[in-house]
Amino acid sequence: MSKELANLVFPNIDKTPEYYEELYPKRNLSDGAVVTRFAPSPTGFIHIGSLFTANFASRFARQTNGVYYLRIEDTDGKREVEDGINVIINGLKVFDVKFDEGPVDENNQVGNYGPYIQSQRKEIYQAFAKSLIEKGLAYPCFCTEEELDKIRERQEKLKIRPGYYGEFAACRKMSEAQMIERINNGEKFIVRLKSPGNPNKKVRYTDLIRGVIEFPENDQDIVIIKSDGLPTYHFAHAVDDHLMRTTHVIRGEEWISSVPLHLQLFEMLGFELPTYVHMPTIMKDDNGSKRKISKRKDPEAAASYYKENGIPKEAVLDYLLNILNSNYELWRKENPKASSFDFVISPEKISVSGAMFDLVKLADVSKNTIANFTAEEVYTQGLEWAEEFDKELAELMKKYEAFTKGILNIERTGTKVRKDIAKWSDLRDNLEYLYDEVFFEKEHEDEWQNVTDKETIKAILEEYLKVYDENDDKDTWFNKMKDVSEKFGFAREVKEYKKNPESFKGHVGDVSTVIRVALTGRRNTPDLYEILKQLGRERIVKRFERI
RNA sequence: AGCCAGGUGGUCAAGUGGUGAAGACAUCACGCUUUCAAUGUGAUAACACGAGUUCGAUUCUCGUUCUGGCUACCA
Repeated sequence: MSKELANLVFPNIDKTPEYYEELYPKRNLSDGAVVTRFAPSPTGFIHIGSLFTANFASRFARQTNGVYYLRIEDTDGKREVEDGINVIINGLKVFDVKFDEGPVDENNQVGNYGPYIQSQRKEIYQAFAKSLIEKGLAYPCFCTEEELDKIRERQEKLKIRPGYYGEFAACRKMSEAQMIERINNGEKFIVRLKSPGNPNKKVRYTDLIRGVIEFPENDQDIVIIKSDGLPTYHFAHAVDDHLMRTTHVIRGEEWISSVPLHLQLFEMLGFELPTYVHMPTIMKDDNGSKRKISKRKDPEAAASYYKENGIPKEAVLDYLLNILNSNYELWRKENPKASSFDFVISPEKISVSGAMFDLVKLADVSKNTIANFTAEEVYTQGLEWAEEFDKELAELMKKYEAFTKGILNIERTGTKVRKDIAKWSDLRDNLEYLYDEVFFEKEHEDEWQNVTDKETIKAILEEYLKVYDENDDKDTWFNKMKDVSEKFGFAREVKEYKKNPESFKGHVGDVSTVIRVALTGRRNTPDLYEILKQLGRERIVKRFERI
């Protein structure tokens, strides 16, 4: 009898679960190898939390010699976005997340367990749903939206658990003959699970991160096949992760409460259970309160934000790894230049509670990352960013390539490296005043400090030009600076000045400042000696002359 | 409202039945320095609350509270 019903519900399905079991055999992998996946909806957006999870999952698979694959969960037409798949693939590639199997672009997929796009797996889900109906474990439901609303209202009034279960599951109680009749009458339906659960009983499962968790059994007759013939997330999860032979289901924390349902589904389908790993949610500090970082309110929720703002991927990954395993920070300190892939992740050390995403800390991580780059690397990566996001700067960097590299190399070698670049967008402020185009053509105010009298300034600059020699080493150079200071009534040493402030007009620092400001328009710059050297005599004279 | 999970400085966090309760970021001070940055030294600052078990609880148990997640023909 159930067979008749099943055939009526899915008249075009002739494959059986056994067929698919054979088609997708168990994977031949070494001991401890983890098979896991990234399973996003193609919404045209990669959330930082997804990147966090994907970054962990891909590394976890990699460090166990396992498999990491991409599966597109496009069973909800409403959410879909054009080019969604490419956004995902390219967006993750930026962060070194790569897949062993799955779609590689819009039209092509690799791997033996495909298709990896759920909308292309319709018959597979239906074959499993059909077999469930045959076994009397699922049934067609004819309830309309209005009827479901009514049930919900009634439940709200009675202040009981909402949902389609027990006495509220009207279609569950219908006779098969009646179901068959209604289908033959052309009535619309969806397919529901006939849940055998008893909410007074508990189920337990062990989460790799959280340990043992106990829940009431699921008794909801949830929808498994929607009216468009596509499966719901839950059903697709069970079928796909089984058939694709996933060993570890790594996903966001928001799925924890569906686990009892998933356990039930796996059991009813006769599937072996995967290990569940529920990742903590990344949070955001919103005026003192904590909330999930949100796509709508927080630009930093998008993985693409970091590229746009010029934060190197290494920094983002370091920060994410930091949240993942707190011992990463120490490891990074000991191995400043190593690839982050050399770090071994311990899944059990992942913290259970969601971390607040701290952009300030990220900036610090990023400063250290960039401090480890050579001037050449800073130039290359900075230029790559500028080409896309700051064209004007890119042009200048290219026009003065050697000069720019020279500047970027200031205080970059040796043990105490300058750390004033946290993101490529800082580069403009670091460089622009040294380019003549900007210095002379863009308005800026000279930030004179203690010495503001124009005549004195002019005199100092004139005198300085007389003694300046590009070939001087730093000591000689600074001694000359002191000579000039003395000549104009400034102390040679700061300490000297501090002892007797009345006997001097100021100290050598004030004189240096005059030169610094005349040259750069700023009070604060990197090492003046180096800057002079990079500018060269011609530019120096030109800049002095303007005063 | 119900179910589930989690609360160690402002943030990320280590850790324990007896500790001066690590470390990093942030903040502040001082030192070095021609400015800034860097760096060095130091400082501020935490076991959510209440009971119970115990000689002793931040750690174990229970309750309270706060926070987060879920309660769709969305994922």
